[in-house]
Amino acid sequence: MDQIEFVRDFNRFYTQRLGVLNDHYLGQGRPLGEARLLFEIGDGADLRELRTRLGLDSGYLSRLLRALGGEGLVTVRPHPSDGRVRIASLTGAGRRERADLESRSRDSVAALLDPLTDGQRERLLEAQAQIRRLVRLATVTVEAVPDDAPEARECLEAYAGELARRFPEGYDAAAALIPPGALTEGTFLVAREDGRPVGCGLWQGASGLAASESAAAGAAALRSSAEIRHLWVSPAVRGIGLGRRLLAALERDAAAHGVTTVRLGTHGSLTEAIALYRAAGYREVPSYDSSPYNQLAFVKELVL
Amino acid sequence: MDQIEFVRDFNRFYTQRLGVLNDHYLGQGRPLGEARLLFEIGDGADLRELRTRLGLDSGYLSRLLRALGGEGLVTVRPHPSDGRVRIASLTGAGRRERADLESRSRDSVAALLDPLTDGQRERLLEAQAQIRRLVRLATVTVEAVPDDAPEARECLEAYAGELARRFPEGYDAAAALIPPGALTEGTFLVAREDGRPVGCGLWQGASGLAASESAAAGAAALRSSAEIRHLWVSPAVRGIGLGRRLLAALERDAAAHGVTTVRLGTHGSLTEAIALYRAAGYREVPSYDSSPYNQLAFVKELVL
DNA sequence: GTCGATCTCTGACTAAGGTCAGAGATCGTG
DNA sequence: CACGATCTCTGACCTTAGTCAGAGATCGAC
Repeated sequence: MDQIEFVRDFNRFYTQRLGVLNDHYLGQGRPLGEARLLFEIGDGADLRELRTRLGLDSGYLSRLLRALGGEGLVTVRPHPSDGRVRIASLTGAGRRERADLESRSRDSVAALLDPLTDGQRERLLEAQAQIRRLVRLATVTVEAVPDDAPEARECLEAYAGELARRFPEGYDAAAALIPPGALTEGTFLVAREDGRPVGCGLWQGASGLAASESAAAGAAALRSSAEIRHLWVSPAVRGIGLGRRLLAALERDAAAHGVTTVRLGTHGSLTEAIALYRAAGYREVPSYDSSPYNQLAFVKELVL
Repeated sequence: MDQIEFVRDFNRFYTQRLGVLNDHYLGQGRPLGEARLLFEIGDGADLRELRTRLGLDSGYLSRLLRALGGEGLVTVRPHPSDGRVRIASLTGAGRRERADLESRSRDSVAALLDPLTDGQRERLLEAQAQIRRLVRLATVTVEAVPDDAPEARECLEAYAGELARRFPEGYDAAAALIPPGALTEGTFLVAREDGRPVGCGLWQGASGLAASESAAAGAAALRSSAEIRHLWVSPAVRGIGLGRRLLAALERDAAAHGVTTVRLGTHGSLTEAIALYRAAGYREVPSYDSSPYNQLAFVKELVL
């Protein structure tokens, strides 16, 4: 595939150019590990936290701190209430060194932007923003989990909290959210970025539909109809297209389980969600249940 | 400046994501130095060339080759005509190893692209192409050199060769090109990418103008009028906006030397150049000289 | 106060990546 | 063929970036 070669080539090009810039401006005698540490210490941080944030071995961190301490850039003092924990903080010289690194890094970028016109700079930033959105979207993982998994409940809690803030009438989570363990026929998907849950959604088969409908429908209809619920995307990753990806993943998963028609209800105030459903090929139908939160209803026929 | 912070943030983000991908897929027991060497050897390369291409110390290269040789991936044999030089080439196993690395690298990119829709992939590639163009443009250096400097003549030779191919009537370089050393009032600019000359252009003050004009004009007019000539951009970097940058640099330099009006002539077949001049604020005027190559003429008033 | 858990530090060790000073072979030129 | 230049190789050495196994101090719970 040609696209792959293009992306590889871009990666080589960009890292090489970046490397040249960094070597030129930044590589002024300070090893990378020490430089990262100077940034992360900030205005004081305990070693345990530094270790996890930078992913360092405790021995290695200890040695790095000793080296920086020997140069008079960092001091380490015990935690006031926990004698095991130690806290690192920058001295005046350390802050100056950090500011120096910072300004060298800024200079290298300023030198890059300098020859460009205002319009070219804007286009560069817009292209970078575009790549960021797409690469974030591409590296988010989507995975099925039990509906009572901790990540699932964490997402639903955030989802409910947000709806409670957005709906003028509030949101009654106890009544409207799917209870843990209730999803017997269907799939709960969780989206993760760097391991942290940042979105969710579920489809629920016939057994979870309103009693009147499941009674009216035959066995075939039971298998072929499902409802998508609780589609949520964390504000931290909104705007990168994750809602669309989750929705498509739910549809694929449902279709693989024999579902041919999905429906969903939503609130009139969730305009982005409504736009998403329309763009994804859903058509509006009369509302199918009496929940005050499902003011609008949409249906889509799945094609395998 | 906010833009600088944005770019720094993008660089951190992109290198981090890239690093994760590479570590995951590529870092399978082969150190980076050896992997790069396997790629660069290709179908045989002499050590001197490898050293300069990869920027390695001769001792280090020797050791790397010995390590790869010990694994049966590389053989080294003397150069047929120069006994000092040695040539490295891949064995069958070496070629397999390289293909393996190659395919792992492709896999990592394929995994990145996989979750995206066709439209998203296209937007990603377009944004990468945009960044490449702009970063190349920004990292090209533009610098004044004497008009008889080797790089200057190299550019003019390429320029003349190209015009000779493009003009139906051919191009008489001996008559039309500025002779070495003739540029006494003016500046010759050379654009370089990674040290290689990739573009040029010059402005030439009154003393170089046609005799009739310099005679007619007073001393003030002599200083305030100049001609831009021999603006050329190598095909290798065409389309990134270098012509515009060179033109702007020439105008800035001329203005700094007291020039208030620049004019230039061009050939009717150079449509991109004509478009560039119009976009840069030049207006067409009647042709000012009888050269068969200056069928069209443009003028621009410089504002300081 | 005892005991297991937690946190930091030290010493020993490793791999990767790289530098430097010659030694030895070969080449081109006078 | 002598001599300086060129090319490669070897040995010695270095920094960065880790990993691992305890030792020692401290904490919270019992």
